[in-house]
Amino acid sequence: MAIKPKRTRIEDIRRVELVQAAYRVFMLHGLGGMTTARICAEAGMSPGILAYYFKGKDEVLFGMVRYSNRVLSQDVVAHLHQAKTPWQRFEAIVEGNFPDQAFDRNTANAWVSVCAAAHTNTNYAKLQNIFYRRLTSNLASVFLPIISADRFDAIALATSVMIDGLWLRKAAGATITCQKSVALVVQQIAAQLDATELATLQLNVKDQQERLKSIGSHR
Amino acid sequence: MAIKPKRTRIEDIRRVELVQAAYRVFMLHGLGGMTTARICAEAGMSPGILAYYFKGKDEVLFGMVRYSNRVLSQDVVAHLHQAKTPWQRFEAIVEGNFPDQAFDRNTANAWVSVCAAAHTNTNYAKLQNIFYRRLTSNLASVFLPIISADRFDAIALATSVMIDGLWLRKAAGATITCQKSVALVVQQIAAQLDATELATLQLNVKDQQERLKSIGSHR
DNA sequence: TAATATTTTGTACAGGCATACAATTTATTG
DNA sequence: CAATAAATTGTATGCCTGTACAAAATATTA
Repeated sequence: MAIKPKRTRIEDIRRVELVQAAYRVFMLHGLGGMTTARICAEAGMSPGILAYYFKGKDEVLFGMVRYSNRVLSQDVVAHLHQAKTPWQRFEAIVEGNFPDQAFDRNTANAWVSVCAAAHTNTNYAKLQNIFYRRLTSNLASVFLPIISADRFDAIALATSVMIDGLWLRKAAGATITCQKSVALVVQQIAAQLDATELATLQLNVKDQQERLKSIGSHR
Repeated sequence: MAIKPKRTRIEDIRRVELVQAAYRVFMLHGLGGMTTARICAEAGMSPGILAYYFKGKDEVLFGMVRYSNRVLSQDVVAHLHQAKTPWQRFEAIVEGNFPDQAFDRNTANAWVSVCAAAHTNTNYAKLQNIFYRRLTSNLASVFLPIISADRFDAIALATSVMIDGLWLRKAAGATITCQKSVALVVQQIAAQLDATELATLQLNVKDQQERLKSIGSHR
């Protein structure tokens, strides 16, 4: 046999366990406080086990980011499936980038830390590109059919920039809910389109007014 | 005499030199690679000198962030002084947050690193609050006279969030110029206001159309 | 110049880190 | 039940870090 017939599965299990433990440590202690010893302790294993299943710490980190990225993208498609109109698809994309369970300060800080580390670590930069490309691709499916490429570029950039900015503020400790974040982005983009465009996308005016309420009056 | 009559100035000089050296190391090696030894070497001094002028590494870091923050705020007031109309004041505020000389990937990465570190370091969090408060205060001087507090909150949040997001994208390696960044923010906020409001702020329509060109068509 | 204060140096120390690895335990197979 | 392979442990090692500090060099003062 050229390939091993029944590959041991414990290896895959341990890898996932360690990656998830790394994720938890990351959330708790940040990128700087994430040591191999802590990761292994969090996973309930011996400190040396990491070297057995991974080539090094970087490999765990990379696995971790890929893991949480996949979770996020799954959330987006889950939202997308429930959308009926184009505008609901847009809202679903935005909502998918502010998951209720995950939009907290620790997660935000983790994400920002990765952005910071992307400067020196090529793997992170790659993952970021994948992330932005997917977001742009999703947005294109909504907007490109009805507006020019130039205006789409502006809208896509504005959307992604606001998403990033809101996560950054969350990391800085700002008290922003995901509802408010979604409302801000959606309302902001809606203002960029004229009445006929909004009609084409089948924007529900009532829903929109509902959203507006959740942005202001937070002082 | 209760107070020393002529305090030695060399102390202040060395402090500034070390802070600036720290800044350069920060730009070059990131927050993680910024060691005391490197800072001293960059300043052309002995590795032990840091402990003589500062209580510890954190004090240097804090001084560094305060230093670069002051530079940024000076840029804003410089722009503000040249503004004649309210809308030009708004543009000046935004422009001040994207200084031509400083809007590069390294600086962006430094700023993002600080945001990430603010999670564990209280000093950084304080500096961030000061930064956001000043931005909001500047924006208030433009918008609060003509719109409701609720709408102002939304506009201020959108503005600051876009600024942060653009810096984050810059840190991620995106090829965005400061012109384009300013154009995006200004155009985005302009779309939030109706014609009479824009007239009150004395928006020059021609300038605005000029800006629009620099946003799109970057593929 | 002599004496004193200030500034700078180089090194040494203690602690945390990632990683490597021999020893031990646990599972698998003939 | 051996005997062999796989999985896990605990520890040791070497590197890098921030910081402390005594010694040396330089400046200041009397």
